[in-house]
Amino acid sequence: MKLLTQERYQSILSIINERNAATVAELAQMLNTSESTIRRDLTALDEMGKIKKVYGGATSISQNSGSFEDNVSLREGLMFEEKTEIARYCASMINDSDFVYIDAGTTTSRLIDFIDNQNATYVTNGIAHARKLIQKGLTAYVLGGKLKPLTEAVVGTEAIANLHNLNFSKAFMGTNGIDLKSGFTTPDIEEASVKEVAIKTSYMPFILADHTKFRRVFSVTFAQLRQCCIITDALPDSKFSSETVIKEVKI
Amino acid sequence: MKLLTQERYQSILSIINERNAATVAELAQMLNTSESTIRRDLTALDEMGKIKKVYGGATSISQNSGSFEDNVSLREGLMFEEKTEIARYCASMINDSDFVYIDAGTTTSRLIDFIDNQNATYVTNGIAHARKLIQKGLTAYVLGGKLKPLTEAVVGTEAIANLHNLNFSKAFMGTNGIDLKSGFTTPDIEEASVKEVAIKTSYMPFILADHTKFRRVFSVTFAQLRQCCIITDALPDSKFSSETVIKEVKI
DNA sequence: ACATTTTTGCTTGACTTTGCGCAAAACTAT
DNA sequence: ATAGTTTTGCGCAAAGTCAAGCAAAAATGT
Repeated sequence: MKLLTQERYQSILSIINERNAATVAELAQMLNTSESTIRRDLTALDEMGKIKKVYGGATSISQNSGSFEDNVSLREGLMFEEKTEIARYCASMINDSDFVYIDAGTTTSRLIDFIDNQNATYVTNGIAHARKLIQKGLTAYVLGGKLKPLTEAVVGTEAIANLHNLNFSKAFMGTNGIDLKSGFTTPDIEEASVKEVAIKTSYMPFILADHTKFRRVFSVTFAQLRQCCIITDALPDSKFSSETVIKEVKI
Repeated sequence: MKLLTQERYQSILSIINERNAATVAELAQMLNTSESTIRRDLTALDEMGKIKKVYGGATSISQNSGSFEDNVSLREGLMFEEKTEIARYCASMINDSDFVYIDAGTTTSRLIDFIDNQNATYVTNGIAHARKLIQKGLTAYVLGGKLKPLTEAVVGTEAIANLHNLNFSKAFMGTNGIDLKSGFTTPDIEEASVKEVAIKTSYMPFILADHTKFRRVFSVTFAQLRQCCIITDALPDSKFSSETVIKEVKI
């Protein structure tokens, strides 16, 4: 069997990407060619930026990055740019000595990436959120209570009891649906209860929502429109602005 | 089989991150190479800031980098097999309808890997522990309160208040030192307070400790010997058995 | 079919990595 | 402290790896 140069490049690439690394000797044997050829190939692929040449062989280009992250973050792909801009804007609103509640959920998770105020205090009911907060060196508290599988959010009566003593200056909440009549809605009744109390105990509650959330209704309402300011990327209907304060973030 | 330098780095990193520490000898044997090479690798990874080199081996960077704990956390890595057996035994003690408290810490983290009883209820003050529990599909609660940086444990008055209403049937606790006179000790006063209350509210509190923990004393005592049963791999001194119930797990 | 260009494989000298021995340094226990 | 053990860093020789040069083989163009 004879391989074209391009085919060999492809083979080398797939081997290295699949296994993350390979030695010159391995590749030479696998592709049934000399080590000199493999070296030349690796040099070429390295110059193309397709792999990283190292002493003894080569590794895939993204060797050291990523690997271990929450399954929560895997779901963050949708509306990534929009959520990022909303998050960036919200983070800029946090001032010294603010007492901030951060709701569990993917949109608010993004928010934490942009927070840099070390002088505020943060409370969350999201396990992943709590970890992110302390890994950024921020003062973080977590609500106690039952853990909901999948979303890794703390819910239940204990969480609500925990919330009752707290008086947040700002709260950043996620939502599944925003509707003129039904208000802010979410499919899970336990999460809704926690959201409801968190909003009531906050001086300034904000809802972080990209434009796809509007005109959607889920089973449980946790707040009416007028109770929260909405931070969004685009408003599909001006009727909403007569009901509450809305900030449109430009992308 | 020949390993690329980068692959060896990756292996070392994953081993150290998984068990928090490893000795030069262990790594040399596991990776089938000489101790000299491992030392050179550890020096390189240390300079890259990926791990922390300590006398005898290396520890993961995220762990208790605080002052006097370095040697202890290396020991924790050293005693990997022993801790695994202790954890396996403890997991087998959990029965249906048990109400179980799991202390934060590396020893108890291992315990969760072996838990399979879906009919018990679990409470923990460790953020990482909480995630592990729900990812195994178990019913899990987390204490609320302030998050301690680095160890990701929930501590403080809120955590203690949360504990007061709970009556655990079993509690699995870690410790840094076990001593005839000073009892069970740990270097952190906030974590000690939480441990103390958790033990008091438990019907059967267990201490998971490999044999290196004996005859060591740290700054804060959180319980006396007679308050807890000890699960260990080897008892260095029979005097301890006159003070409390001790189960020796065979390796 | 023939000359030209490209690719391949091998050799060589330079360079890197590895494993071992040993003296110095670090840790432990008394 | 002091003696004993373990670990460490360094030099060095052996083994492994590399890029460059060169000639044979293969592909290409006329």
